[in-house]
Amino acid sequence: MQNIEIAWIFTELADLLEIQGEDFYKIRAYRRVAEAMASLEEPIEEIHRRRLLTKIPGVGKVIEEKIKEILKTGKLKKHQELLRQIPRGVLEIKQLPGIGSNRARILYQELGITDLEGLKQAVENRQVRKLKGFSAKLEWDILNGIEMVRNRQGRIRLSVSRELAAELIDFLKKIPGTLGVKMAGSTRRWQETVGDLDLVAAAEDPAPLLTALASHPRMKEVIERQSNRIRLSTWWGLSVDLQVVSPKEFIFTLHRSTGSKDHYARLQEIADSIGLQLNHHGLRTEQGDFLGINNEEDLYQALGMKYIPPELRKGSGEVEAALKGSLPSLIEVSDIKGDLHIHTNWSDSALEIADIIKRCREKGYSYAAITDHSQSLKIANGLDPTRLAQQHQIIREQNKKLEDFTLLTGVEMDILPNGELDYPDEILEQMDVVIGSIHTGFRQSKKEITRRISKAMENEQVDIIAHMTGRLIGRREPYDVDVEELLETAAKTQTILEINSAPDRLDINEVYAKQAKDLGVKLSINTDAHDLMRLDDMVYGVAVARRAGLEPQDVINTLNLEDLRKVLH
DNA sequence: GCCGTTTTCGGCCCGACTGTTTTCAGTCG
Repeated sequence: MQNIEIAWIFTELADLLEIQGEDFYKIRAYRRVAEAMASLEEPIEEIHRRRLLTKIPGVGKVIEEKIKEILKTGKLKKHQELLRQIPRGVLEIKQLPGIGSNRARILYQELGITDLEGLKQAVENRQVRKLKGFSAKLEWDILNGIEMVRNRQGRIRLSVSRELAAELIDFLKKIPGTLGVKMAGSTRRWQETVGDLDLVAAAEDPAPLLTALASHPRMKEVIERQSNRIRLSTWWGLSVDLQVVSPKEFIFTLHRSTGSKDHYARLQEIADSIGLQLNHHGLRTEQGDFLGINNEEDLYQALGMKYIPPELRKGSGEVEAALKGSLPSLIEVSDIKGDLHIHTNWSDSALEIADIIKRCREKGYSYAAITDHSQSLKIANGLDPTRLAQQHQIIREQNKKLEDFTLLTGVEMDILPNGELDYPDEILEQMDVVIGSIHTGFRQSKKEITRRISKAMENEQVDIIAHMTGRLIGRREPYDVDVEELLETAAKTQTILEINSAPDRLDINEVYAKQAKDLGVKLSINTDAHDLMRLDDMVYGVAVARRAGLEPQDVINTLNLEDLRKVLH
C-alpha cells in the first residue's frame, strides 16, 4: 500500500468525523498526520517494519494502531463504519464552496441529500433556502459550485497524470517483449489538466502488455479492449489508454497520439504541400516509399522545420514559427539556479531551514529564498517583526558556514485588504526578496482588488507578486482581477510576476505568462513549498513557462546570484 | 488525538467576511 493511500484514509476519516461534529483538535490531529504521511519519502510499510511509526510527527499510540490495522487488512474499521453512516456523496457536497461540514450535515439529515444531483434538485425545488443557516443566495452559490465541479469532471491535475504515467511506464517496461513505452497526449504536452492518460508502447505482440496493464493494482476495470489497445479506468478516477504498435510504427503513433489534434493536422497539411503523406504508419512519398525516420527530430526535419517540443504543439502558430526558424529556445529545468518562494516551520510549513539547504544543494541550486508568511496571517503563524529579525539573523549565520550556496532572506507578505502592506518599508528594505500576495478579502470588487495589487507593485520594496490570480484548479475560481491592467502595472514598475509551480495553482497561467513576456515583464518560477516533496514541483512551473514560450532570460531565477541581486536591488 | 526542559491533563490557531436570524453561526484562508 502506498503512503498516499494510507494518508487518504485518514483524510477521509477526518472529513467524516467533522461531519459528525467531532472535536476540532482530534480532527486536526488526523489531518496533520495525513499530511505528514503523504510527504514521507520512505514507504510507511518500511517504517513499520523498523518499528518507528511513532517517530512520524503526529503519530501517537492510537494512530499507530490504526496504521498497523491498515497495513494488515488494507482498510480501517472505524473509517468503514463511518462510511456506512455517512455516504461518500456527502463528502463531495462538503467540498462545494460555501458548504462546510455543518451545512453538509444539515443537508443530509434534514433533506436526506447524499449526492450532488440530489442537492441540485433540492435547490431547484427551493427546499434548501428554508433550512436554518441557508438562504436564496446560498442556493445560487451551490448551483455555481456544482457547475464548477461538473466542468472539471474527468479532468485531473497534470501532476497526478504524470506520476501515474511514470509508474505505469516503469511497470510496462518490465513486461517481456516490450521494446519501448512512452506517455503521449496532453500529459506529454504538460497541459495543466488532463482528461485521460495516453500511453504508447512498441512490441511485436500486443496481448501480453494489454493483459499485464489490466491486472495492474491501480486499475479498476476494463472499459474497452481491442486487439492492440485497451482502455481502463483507475482508482484515481483517471482513465488510461494504452496502444501497442510495431517498433516500425512506434515513433509515428507516439507523435500522432501526442497531438494536439490541430498541431498534427497542420503538419499533415505541410506534408501534403511538399508531396508527402503523414499518418501513424509513417511518412511516405507519393510513390508510397517510406522515408527513413528514427525519431521526432528527424520527422520535423523531413517536413522542413525545426523540432517543436511537445509543450508548444498547440496548433496556434508554432508550425509557422518553426518553418521560419523563429521558435523560442525554451527554458529548461536545468536553467533554474534557485527557488525564491519557500516556507519553513517558522510559519505554516513542515520544513526546517537545514533541510531546505540540503535539498536545494542536491538539486544543484546556488541559492534559495526563505519566504515565510507575514504577521497578519495569524492562521499560518505569520512572523511579527521580532521573529522575522530573529529568522534573518539565523539565515545570516547559516550563510557564513556555506561556501557554494546562499540562503536569501525574504518574506511572503500579505497585501492587506485596504492595499497597505503588512510591514513598514524600513523592515522590507533590509530583505533580499519581498514577495507580495493576498490571502484574504478575495471577494472584493474587481476595481478594489486590482487597485490593491497595483498599489503593492508600486512600492519599490516589493520585488515579486506571488500567485497573482489566486485560482486553485478545480476548486476555486481566480479572484476578480483585471489581469491586463496588472500586467501593465508590472511592466511599468518592473515588478516580477511569479509562476507558482504548485500543481493546483500554476498561477500565473501560460496565457498570462506569455502576455507578461510580450510586455517585457520578468518572471520567477517558484515552488511555494511547504514540505520537501513540494520542492520538486519546479518542473510544473517550468512547464507553464515552456508552454508560454519563455526563454531563460525571461526568468530571473536562471540568473547567477550576483545578477539576481541587481534585479532584486 | 498528540504532546510535554509541564509526567499527566490542559493546550492546541486566529480573524475577517458573509448573509441575514440585526447578533452570530458558518465558512474560509
